[in-house]
Amino acid sequence: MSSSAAPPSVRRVASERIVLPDAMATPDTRGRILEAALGLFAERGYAGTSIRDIAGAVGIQSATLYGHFPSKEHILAELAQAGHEAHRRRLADAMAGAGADPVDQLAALVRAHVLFHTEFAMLAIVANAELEALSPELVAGSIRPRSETERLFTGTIDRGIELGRFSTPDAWLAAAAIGGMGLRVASWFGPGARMTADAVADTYVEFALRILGASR
Amino acid sequence: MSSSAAPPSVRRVASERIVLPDAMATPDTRGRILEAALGLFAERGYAGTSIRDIAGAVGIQSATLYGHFPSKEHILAELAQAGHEAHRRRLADAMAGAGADPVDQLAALVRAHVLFHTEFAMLAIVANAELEALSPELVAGSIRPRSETERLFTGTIDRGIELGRFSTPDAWLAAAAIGGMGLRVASWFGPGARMTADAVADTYVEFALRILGASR
Amino acid sequence: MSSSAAPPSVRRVASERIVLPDAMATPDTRGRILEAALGLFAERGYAGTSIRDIAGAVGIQSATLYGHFPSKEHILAELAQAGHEAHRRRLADAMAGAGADPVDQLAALVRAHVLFHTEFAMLAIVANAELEALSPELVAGSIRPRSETERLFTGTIDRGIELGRFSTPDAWLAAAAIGGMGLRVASWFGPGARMTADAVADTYVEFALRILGASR
Amino acid sequence: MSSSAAPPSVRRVASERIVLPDAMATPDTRGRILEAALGLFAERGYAGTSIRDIAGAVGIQSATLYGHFPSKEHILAELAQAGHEAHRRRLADAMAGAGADPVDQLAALVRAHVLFHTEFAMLAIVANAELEALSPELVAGSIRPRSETERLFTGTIDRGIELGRFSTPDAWLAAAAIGGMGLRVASWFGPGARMTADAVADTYVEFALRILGASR
DNA sequence: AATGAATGAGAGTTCATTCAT
DNA sequence: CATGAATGAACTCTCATTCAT
Repeated sequence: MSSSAAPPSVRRVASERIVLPDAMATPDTRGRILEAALGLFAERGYAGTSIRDIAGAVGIQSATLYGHFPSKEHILAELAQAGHEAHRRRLADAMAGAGADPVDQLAALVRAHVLFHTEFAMLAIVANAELEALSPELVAGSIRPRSETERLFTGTIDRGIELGRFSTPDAWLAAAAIGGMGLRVASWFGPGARMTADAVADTYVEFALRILGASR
Repeated sequence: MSSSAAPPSVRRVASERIVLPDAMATPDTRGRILEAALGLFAERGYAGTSIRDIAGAVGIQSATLYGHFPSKEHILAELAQAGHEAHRRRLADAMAGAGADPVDQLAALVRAHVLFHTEFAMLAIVANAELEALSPELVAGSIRPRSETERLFTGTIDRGIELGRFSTPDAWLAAAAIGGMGLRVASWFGPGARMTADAVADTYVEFALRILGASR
Repeated sequence: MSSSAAPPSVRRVASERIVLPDAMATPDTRGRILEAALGLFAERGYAGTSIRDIAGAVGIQSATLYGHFPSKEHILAELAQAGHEAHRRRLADAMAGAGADPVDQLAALVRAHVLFHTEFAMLAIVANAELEALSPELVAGSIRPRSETERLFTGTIDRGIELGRFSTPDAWLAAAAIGGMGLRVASWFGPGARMTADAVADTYVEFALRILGASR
Repeated sequence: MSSSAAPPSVRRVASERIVLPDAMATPDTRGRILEAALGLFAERGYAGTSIRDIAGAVGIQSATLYGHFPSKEHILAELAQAGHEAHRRRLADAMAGAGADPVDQLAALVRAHVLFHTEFAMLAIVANAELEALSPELVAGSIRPRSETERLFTGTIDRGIELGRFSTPDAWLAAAAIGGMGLRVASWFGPGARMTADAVADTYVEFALRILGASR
């Protein structure tokens, strides 16, 4: 079903760099399994990747995988949770360093959001597109940080509106739009992009502030 | 690999309506296969759906499928092409009825773009998320209309900039952002949404015009 | 784990004839699967027999098995149920043709019991030794006829005692002893036996009546 | 294949006590391996038990097993041989203390036979039901004591017939029946039994003497 | 147009066993 | 003595697909 070697003519992710959060990026077998799985899941999807594909990419037997993870699903769960957790932490750190002005905060959030999706493009794709393959128990670890991340966005926008710094037809829709446009960056940003990640982030911050009618 | 009956805790698409373009939505077996496949591909992904799953949803034997389609891949190819083609046509029709002003044109495009993603949510998800599973020959039919759709957006934006109606840091990025936020609507818009598709479309038009700094 | 070709030095069953109840002994693929499975389960046990062993003995691919049975366990369940059901029917028929005297009835039961274990030695071994491998749902079909068979024995013995025809220290133990000695016949009766099945049956009837202290 | 945790609805052995012959029941790792293996083999069978199941029950790694036994098969071989050897010794000791009368000797043999199957139920099940899993070299250690045990029974019966103390249609069949009914005790005797092991033994002695038409 | 039976390949997972530490 | 990591083979079962009917 999977495993076909022919290069797909349409890619799910333009980036070619497999980037794991620091804590996971260990040089031991476990880390190499996560790395290989991330690259394959991002390229072919979870269901389209076999346990033997992963093992082959690592250079081990498929049975060896089971000494490190109890199932294929657990590998995905760990990647997805790490992705959502790293995303959450990035945004939380950005907020923490942004002062009290909702405009500054929102700008910092969008910047962090976009940069995360350029830097961890594969992780973002996998964490978002493959969650439905996880059982309720295993998906919980991803849902938690994801919900908190959403609250960071909506909370900041709500506060900005209360303080009269934002003016937008619908706060929730604005959050959805800003989130959605940033998420999409993970699909197309890659080595062929004509601009740096920083430039993309700066521009998306401008877009977001315009969507929110920010008064500066 | 697929076939699990337990309700997934995270859905790929909030909509529960399986909607095919009119031309495909025939009551014969062929149409019912496409309908069933669309629902399953949207829910579990192409690789996560078996030919038996589709046949089971239609109420036929899997062998019967091969009297209507030469392969599983051809079913996806037909759905993807129809999705991209219907999308292109919607945008082209919107343009055609929008007069000569790039602001009006862009508004019409965004409106049509968003409405398409609310109305054909499953088709949009499948056509966008599963393209990489298609071989180069079969993906071509989807690439063509998709490219034309992109040109509608970028062409209109470029013209608006030339005419001084738009003011935006980066035309391509603006198109990517507007496209991305609209695409994402297909994931969350559904029966639980607190607003009508029209209201979403109106608001996203406003967002898009803000992103473009449209002078009205 | 299984599949080793070396002939075991100790056999679970001396008989070399694979005998299915008439209703199952069809010449189609389904019947041939049951026949092959019976022979292998009797020889190597259920857990010691692989699905490929069975398929190989039939001369088909292992995948083909799944067109006829939903799982390996279902094959065992069908064999076990058929074994217990055939056993029950043999004893019930014997009772029906035995008149009203508990002595005659018990003699008929033991005769049928022993003859069943000589004729269907493999089925008896499998139905008795491998029941614990079946899940609660699948084992139910075997438990039912087995319980009824037990009642035939204990009921007849109890009635014989009431009527003063039997005299035995413990009715339940007598039933267990008579059942156990007959069951064991399936293990050793085979082509090398120095006596006919009929002769064994006659002798075991005599043993049983002695155990019961039958007054003749 | 094994390892399922759901309680089986049909048990191979009613007893819940794992009892090893004194010489094997050491508190060191080797003894604990034998103990765990006995319990698992009795419950799920040899082929249905994995080396990891045994290690898990002991609380060690499966690799550690290989410091004590050269293979899984050797564990079974040791248990089986110990079972047959203990059985043989019990019967031999019984004979030694029984005087010269074949009736007394046979009674002592049956008593010992039954008591062994109540006391060492698991060992008896394993030693009898799993012999066919052993290679010719490893099975030899079990065959030897088993043959001698058989000779104790048949020799005593033959002598009793010669001396006119027994009167039975077929000596060999009588031995098979007596052996078979005792063997079966290991399957059903357990904590739920409504009688003591002694009572069972006494009754089975009576049954055996009746089968043999013993003149007392 | 539809089917039931069959297939070869491959899915995820477990097997008994080895070995360096 | 015990382990954690690794292995190659085998496990049950599902895959997309074919074909005669």
